[in-house]
Amino acid sequence: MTSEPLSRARIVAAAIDLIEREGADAVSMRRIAAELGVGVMSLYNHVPNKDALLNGVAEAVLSEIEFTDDPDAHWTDRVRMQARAFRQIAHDHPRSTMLVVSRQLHSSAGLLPVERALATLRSAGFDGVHAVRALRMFIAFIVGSLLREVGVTPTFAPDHQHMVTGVEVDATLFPEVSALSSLLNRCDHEAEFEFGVELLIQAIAVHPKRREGTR
Amino acid sequence: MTSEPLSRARIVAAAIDLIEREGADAVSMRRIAAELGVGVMSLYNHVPNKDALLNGVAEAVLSEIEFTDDPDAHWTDRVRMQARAFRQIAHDHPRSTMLVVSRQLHSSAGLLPVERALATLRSAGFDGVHAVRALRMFIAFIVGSLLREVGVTPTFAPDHQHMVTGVEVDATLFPEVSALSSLLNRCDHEAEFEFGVELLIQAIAVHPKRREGTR
DNA sequence: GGGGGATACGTACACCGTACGTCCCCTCGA
DNA sequence: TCGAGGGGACGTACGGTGTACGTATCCCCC
Repeated sequence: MTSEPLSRARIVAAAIDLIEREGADAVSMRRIAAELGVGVMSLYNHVPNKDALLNGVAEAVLSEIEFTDDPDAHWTDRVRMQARAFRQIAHDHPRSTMLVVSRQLHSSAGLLPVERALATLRSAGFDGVHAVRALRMFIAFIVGSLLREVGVTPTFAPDHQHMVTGVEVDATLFPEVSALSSLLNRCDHEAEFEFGVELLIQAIAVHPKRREGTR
Repeated sequence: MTSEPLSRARIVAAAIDLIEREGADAVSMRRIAAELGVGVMSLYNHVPNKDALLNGVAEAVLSEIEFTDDPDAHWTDRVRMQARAFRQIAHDHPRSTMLVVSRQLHSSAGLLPVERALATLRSAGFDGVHAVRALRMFIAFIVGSLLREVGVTPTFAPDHQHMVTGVEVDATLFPEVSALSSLLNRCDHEAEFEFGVELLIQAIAVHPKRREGTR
């Protein structure tokens, strides 16, 4: 009747589906089991515990992003492409993004993007120290950007809710926030992201590549 | 006997203490009540629900950081100072950092740093659009950096646990990760942060300040 | 045919957030 | 001085959570 024979992959898929439909808080073993039309404890035949299941979710989402890396392209284009591939996560699985970002993945799914990024940077002439530094810089920026995009972190409007209802929270205490509130309210995530990536690429390209740390 | 008369502030303080001692997962209304030597439901006389309590925690931690802003200093120094002030959160309250970063605070505690940053950037000659852009860039970087520092996000070792036990996860699949594993394993958070801040300041200082977006 | 391993599932336990009702004490008006 | 009223402390209870454990069923291989 239920056709498919229940598997880790099906469980993870159901979890992702549930998260995207109702948010991460809606995820419970009972709920997932119900979603699959299955007893709660049956899940534990395929997944050791909830934590591992969530790791599976993060891994699956991360594996889904498509890196179309062209080794012959200029390194700046390759970096751009890799950064954009990451942003796809926020687009394809907004409510799972927090999970992907906050779980340490030591599997190949987690290591592959790192490997690619390092290879790209090395091929651009960065030595190990500078390649790792640049990688960390990009990751920090990307993580922060994605969290803003999916609404974990604020865009810094003086309260979106209040704006709609017309309440002005500002007063004379926050003149700048008040004056720029129309700019703070809107946020073109793609434009912001592209701006940041460009800024970082340019800044890093200019940097001396083999000298010791600047600080 | 128990002296102090129980208040929102005392509850929030107990929550922060508990989080820093045992992690965010250890926080429960029952646990906090026990910590204060008080009945569980007594908490609800001072806090509407757990969510609001966690907002209170985020707000309290955020309010604790000290901005020593010198309006006469060069704007680059002011930006540096403000960025470092944020990093203090990760230092003073590592296990609460995720909470601070992930909760939308529409109170003055949340708006004050934004106001300061915008004022600084405006005084440096940035127009509204560029000031907001720069602010968002910095916030994304800082959020990403703090999450790495407190261990939410990985530093990208090929598994710290495995390194200790001597298991080499690499193989020929991840040559770069493998070759740079000693660099990836270590992470001087302060140095990385300072490097990033410097890079961003320099990149932004060079940028045209009144032209439209570059993209 | 029979034994054994993988799978499905029910029950049970400890814990969670919190709605509700009760009790006590402190304060204020008469 | 007394009575009423209100606010804080707290116990109980309900519906939810993750998962340990025991059991029943199926299929495959000897």
